[in-house]
Amino acid sequence: MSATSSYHHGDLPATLVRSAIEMLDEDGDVELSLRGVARRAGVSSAAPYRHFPDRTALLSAVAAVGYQQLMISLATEHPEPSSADDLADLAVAYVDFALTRPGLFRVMFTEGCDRTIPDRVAAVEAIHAYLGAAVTRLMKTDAPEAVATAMWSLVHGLAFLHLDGKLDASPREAVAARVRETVLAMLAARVR
Amino acid sequence: MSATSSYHHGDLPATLVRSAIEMLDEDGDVELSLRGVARRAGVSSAAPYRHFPDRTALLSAVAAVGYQQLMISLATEHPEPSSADDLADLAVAYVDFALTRPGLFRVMFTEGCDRTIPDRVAAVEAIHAYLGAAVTRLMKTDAPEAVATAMWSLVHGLAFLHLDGKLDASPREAVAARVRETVLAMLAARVR
DNA sequence: TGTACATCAGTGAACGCGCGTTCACTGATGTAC
DNA sequence: TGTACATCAGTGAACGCGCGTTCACTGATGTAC
Repeated sequence: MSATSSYHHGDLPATLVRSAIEMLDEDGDVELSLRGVARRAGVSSAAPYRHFPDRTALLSAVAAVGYQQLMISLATEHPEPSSADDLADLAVAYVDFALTRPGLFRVMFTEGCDRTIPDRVAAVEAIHAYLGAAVTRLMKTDAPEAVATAMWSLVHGLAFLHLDGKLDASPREAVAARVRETVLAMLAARVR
Repeated sequence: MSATSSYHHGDLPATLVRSAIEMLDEDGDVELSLRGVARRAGVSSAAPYRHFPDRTALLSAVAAVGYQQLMISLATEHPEPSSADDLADLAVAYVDFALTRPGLFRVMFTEGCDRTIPDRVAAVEAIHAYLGAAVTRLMKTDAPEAVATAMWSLVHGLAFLHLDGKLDASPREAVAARVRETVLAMLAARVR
């Protein structure tokens, strides 16, 4: 475990994941390559194969950490959201996460990862459940599950539309204001 | 213009775009390459450069066609949506487009394309305006713009969450039912 | 406590690949006279 | 109508690149006796 032991690394898997996330956070548009991550971690390009069967497996590990961090961002904002304003805050936090860490967000949500990995499924369910609880606490509906899905889709759509430049995405506070306005308007709207 | 003239092609730009879309529709997960598209079009890999300055430009042209086709899908469904059910139909059409043509949908909506291309901006505005008109016709709100954005985000989020396997995506009719339910539940829900 | 040995976690060189792009070229087309 | 020539739209070979992955290897570690 001494600093001199460059051979047995200590915890290469964690180091690789951390390096990958640093790279994503420094340049939101990189296409992560195994070789690049290994380089960043200061290790040969074959080394990761001791711990991950292939590139996809590493990306999945990265995504898993991303989900944790997203959940932390949301739950820190409002452990128990209980008003329309709280819900709007949550939406802002979600979109902010996406715009602040676009690389990580894309790895978490875009193709190329095995859908059957239990960690990922659990993470996704955690998000859904968290929103579900908020909706149950907060809204009058006889389909709380469906409304939770709708709320998630709403914030997720806002995140991606901003990320992909379909809605104007600058500056950051303007986006926050717009997200808040959008969510509150949706909550207040009525079918004629 | 005769079939024998393999040299002067007739309309290579259009052929390239068509080939690209065919490839996307056949395998939703391809990463389109200039070379691949040229190969498919039966032309050397340098030929596209007569018409597109680089790969991105070709992708932009593909995206532009995609937007047109999406708008057609929506407008064909309901030129003037005028009830909650109509709106739900629209949502189903949007998600269906995404799931039926995932490759094209991703090219349209994912990074890598210049946001300043007028065609793209116009296409995006067309979608927004179409939804805006529907919302104005159909909902009681003092922020119709915001509600239109919310509706778009909602369907867009549904599309991507299904596409990326965060919501169960099979079979197709089940997805349609779920989308319909989600949208209607959102429209019916009230803040407590 | 010391030694032999199995195992683990790295190295670094090499593989084959497909890519975007450039370049000098040539065949086809259309226009001026 | 026929010819010379400029221009246009292709070709095909080559460039350099970074990638994922494999392989035979070796240095470090820990365990059995």
